[in-house]
Amino acid sequence: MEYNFGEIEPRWQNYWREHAVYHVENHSAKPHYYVLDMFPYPSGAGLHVGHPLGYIASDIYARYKRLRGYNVLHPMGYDAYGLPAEQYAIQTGQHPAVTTEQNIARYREQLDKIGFSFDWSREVRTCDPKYYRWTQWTFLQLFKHYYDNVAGKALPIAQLEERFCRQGTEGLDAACTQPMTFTAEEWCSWDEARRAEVLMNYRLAYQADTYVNWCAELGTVLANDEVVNGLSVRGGYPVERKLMRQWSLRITAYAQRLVDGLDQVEWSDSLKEIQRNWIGRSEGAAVYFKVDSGQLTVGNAVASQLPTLEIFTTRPDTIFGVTFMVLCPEHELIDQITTPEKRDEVMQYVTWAKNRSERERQAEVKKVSGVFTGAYAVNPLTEEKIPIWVSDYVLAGYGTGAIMAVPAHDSRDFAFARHFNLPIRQVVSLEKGVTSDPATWTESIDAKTGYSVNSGFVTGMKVKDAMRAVIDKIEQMGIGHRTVNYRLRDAIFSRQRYWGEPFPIYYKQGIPYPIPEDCLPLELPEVKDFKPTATGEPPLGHAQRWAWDEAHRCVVENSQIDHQNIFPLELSTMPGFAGSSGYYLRYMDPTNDQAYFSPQAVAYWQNVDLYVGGAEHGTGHLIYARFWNKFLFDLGMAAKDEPFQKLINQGMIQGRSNFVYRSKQDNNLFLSKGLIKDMADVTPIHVDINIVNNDILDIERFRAWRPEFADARFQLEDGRYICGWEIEKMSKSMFNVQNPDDLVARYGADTLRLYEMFLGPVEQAKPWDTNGIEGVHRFLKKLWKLYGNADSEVTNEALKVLHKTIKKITDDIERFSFNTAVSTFMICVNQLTDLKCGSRQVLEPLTILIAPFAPHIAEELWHQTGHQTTVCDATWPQYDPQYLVQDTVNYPVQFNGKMRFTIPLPAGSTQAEALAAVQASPDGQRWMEGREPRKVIFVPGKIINIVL
RNA sequence: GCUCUGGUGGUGGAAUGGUAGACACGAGGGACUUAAAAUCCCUUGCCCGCAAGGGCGUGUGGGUUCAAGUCCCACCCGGAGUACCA
Repeated sequence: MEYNFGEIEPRWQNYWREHAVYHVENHSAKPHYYVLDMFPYPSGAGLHVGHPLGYIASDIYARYKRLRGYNVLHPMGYDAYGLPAEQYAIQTGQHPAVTTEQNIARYREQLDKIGFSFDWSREVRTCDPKYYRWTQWTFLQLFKHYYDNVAGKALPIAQLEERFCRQGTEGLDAACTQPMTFTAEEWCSWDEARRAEVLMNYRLAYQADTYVNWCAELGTVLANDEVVNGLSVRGGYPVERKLMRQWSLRITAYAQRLVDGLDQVEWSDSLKEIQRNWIGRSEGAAVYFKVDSGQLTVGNAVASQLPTLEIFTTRPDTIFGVTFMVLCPEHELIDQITTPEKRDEVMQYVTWAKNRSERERQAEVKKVSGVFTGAYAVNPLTEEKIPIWVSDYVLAGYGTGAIMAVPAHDSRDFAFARHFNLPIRQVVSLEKGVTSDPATWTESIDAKTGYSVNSGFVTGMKVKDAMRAVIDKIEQMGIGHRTVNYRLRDAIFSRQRYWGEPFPIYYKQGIPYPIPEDCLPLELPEVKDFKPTATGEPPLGHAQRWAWDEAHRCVVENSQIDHQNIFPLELSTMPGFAGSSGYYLRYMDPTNDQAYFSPQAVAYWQNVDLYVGGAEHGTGHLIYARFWNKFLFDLGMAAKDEPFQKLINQGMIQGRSNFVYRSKQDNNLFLSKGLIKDMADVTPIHVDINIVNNDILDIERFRAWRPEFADARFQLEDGRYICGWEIEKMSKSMFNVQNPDDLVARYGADTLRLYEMFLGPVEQAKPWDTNGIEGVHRFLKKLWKLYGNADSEVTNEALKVLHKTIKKITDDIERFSFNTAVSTFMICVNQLTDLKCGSRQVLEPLTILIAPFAPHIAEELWHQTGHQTTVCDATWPQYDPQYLVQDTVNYPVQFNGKMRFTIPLPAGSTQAEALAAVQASPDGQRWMEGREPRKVIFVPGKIINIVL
């Protein structure tokens, strides 16, 4: 009987569906294991061959765990809100819900063909009101909590109000936008609006005027991770800085826990590093510099109200080398301290700097610009007067937006000083006491090593010690303190878009109020136009029915808005990461309509044991989800502080493009690759990889491919046209996109699964190339043939092959080395074929071993060998060590570390026996040439090395 | 610039410090066939040699070791992340 995958695969896919083989319960006597894939955004292009790579790897592991006796949760769903569907809607008028539905149907069809063990009864879609109800609910909890640094966790905002009422801000240490100080009396005297404003300063989901990444083309604000090089990740449109009132999530409150948590999870070092860099923790000191009163005349400030400048530095040891100060153009003190004669110049600069686009600013990083304010600060340790400048190389969002400039030991300060002819003073030397004239330098000495010089009481100290000594001193003097800064910014949470979760917020006299939790979900309204409104409001501004009736607790027509009982609702929607931040928890209990998920469900599943997905989510989803989870953990809902215990990054699948070469002399002539003498004579043209096989062009299909090639002529080699190739991104425009369905139709899902794994290590980026798929397909045919042999008495050789395979496959799966596992199967089947093995005692365990990799053929063979139940419920075989012991070992023999020949020796040989055998052998005598060994290294079972 | 990765045959890749190139593709040769497909067998890192055999070989240069693709130092090249973060 032939291996007929086209018949076998749909048959067992139906069987699995009908028998709900992949349905998982939230209780079991078995141990639990949770395997999760990053759910896809269902794009219009459908799945390409890169998507299933991770899904196949996780599916193998999930099936393996099940065979090892675990109750395995392995769900799938869709990240269904997003920009592409909405952009498409703007262009075509097609409602995003419709295209999303179609795309999901297509994805599902493609996924089903590959034979995954997903429990589809747990499917979630982020755009489904039953799901986003809980996204909105979580947002409300964030709104209703603040982060208490003393408790080290989120606490209800009501507790904060109580505290304010009792003692004001006395003793409070909480994450906030602006530090505030007030008394209980003040708090109690304030009206509701004022109090709401103050509380907003502390809420974990808060509204503030912030500089945002505004993308005019997309008509929305973007998060930092959605912008690269001043362009939007989606679409590549310019992004500018704009001050807007926006919702943000106070993720910075969790910065330290996000850093610390990385030590507890099993992620790749590189991904942990990406997150650490993104969070950007740096230790240093905050130091206050007084502004010098002598330079300020009446009209600027009264002497007694002279401000102090707070700066942040990671190099307090260099404080004796400060020769100027720099403020960012947004700094609030600029106006106060600028002297009258400098005012025009400074204001001109500030206006110019503020209006530059982010892209311009980044493109001209090396161009130095700035202006002197006319004011001076006083160095608190030297009493020296130092000029205060304004420059856009100091960023508003980091530290305090002001720095002490040490040009000798900071490359940016150095460039600035050189440009404006400011003094440079060396205060650190690499060799103790050895200094040189900074005027001769071409660059600053930035290293955090060496010794202090010209630095008062720290002169001669090592840099590390000097840092400590200076901080101690300034703390003593009360002019500064040790502190930590993070590069991480709060996550801007509003998007001026339609296709996202609506905020459950309405506005009473401009103050945001939450919709009652039991009124959720607040469903996305219908609009007639997906573009912004004529007045520049987000698309929800088009909705007719988008007002909140406070008394009746429901959404009503906008026309009824009276600001007494009926109020306008928020017009922004939430960003893509809202829905994807907690989806893994919802899978645990996806149909619960009373809660996000039940305490029992989370108590059972805990967190994700294995998460598989792309490293490109390192600074987006994987940070937001950890934050979201930590917040829910603080609320007592999530069971673990970290959501994803182990994480595997599947490498990107690159495209492998094929080229034909058109002669420059003759526009209709194509030269086979080997016939080209000089690449300058030809033009390489991308050709669809689907009409190329093993780099050989299908000439007829090429002629039919495009009208201009209809009567193309070819210069062939050996009667064939050989194409060139190159590794590029997989993209439609390069005609190198491979669709998994085509391969499933041609070779079957099991072949596709095995081949994707065989390609190389899961974590490594690699080009997609179907050239090797035949080999994997041949392997499955050979496996199939093996079961055609009649059952026979088992031989010792066959058992050895089997047990060796069991051990290797088990080890390989445990270390996610699926490519070597496939090789092991090939070796096993080759050997059993040579042995003509038909023994069911060997073939049955083999069926189970291969079931996670090639579930369809395994299920078929399992039933052919007489089983009535699914192979998914079989028991993973154990290897028996007795079959692994060898009686003779072929020892490699080295002389002076160079391998010369091998010699068979009994397994238990001692060093003396091995040496004697070598000396007695002709090969040994030839290499020894009668010399005596000076030293012999004998590694039992491995090697013998004779040093002469 | 900084951080992280990786560099092994014609190709994808394998190798707890212990026989470098497993497994597969491709290529070459052969068997079966009227022929093709399918299947099977042999060869296949490079160089010298009829062979036996030998020399060289994991980006480059050093080092540690009885022994290095693997560990250490320096450098070169590719990929990814990040980018005035004080």
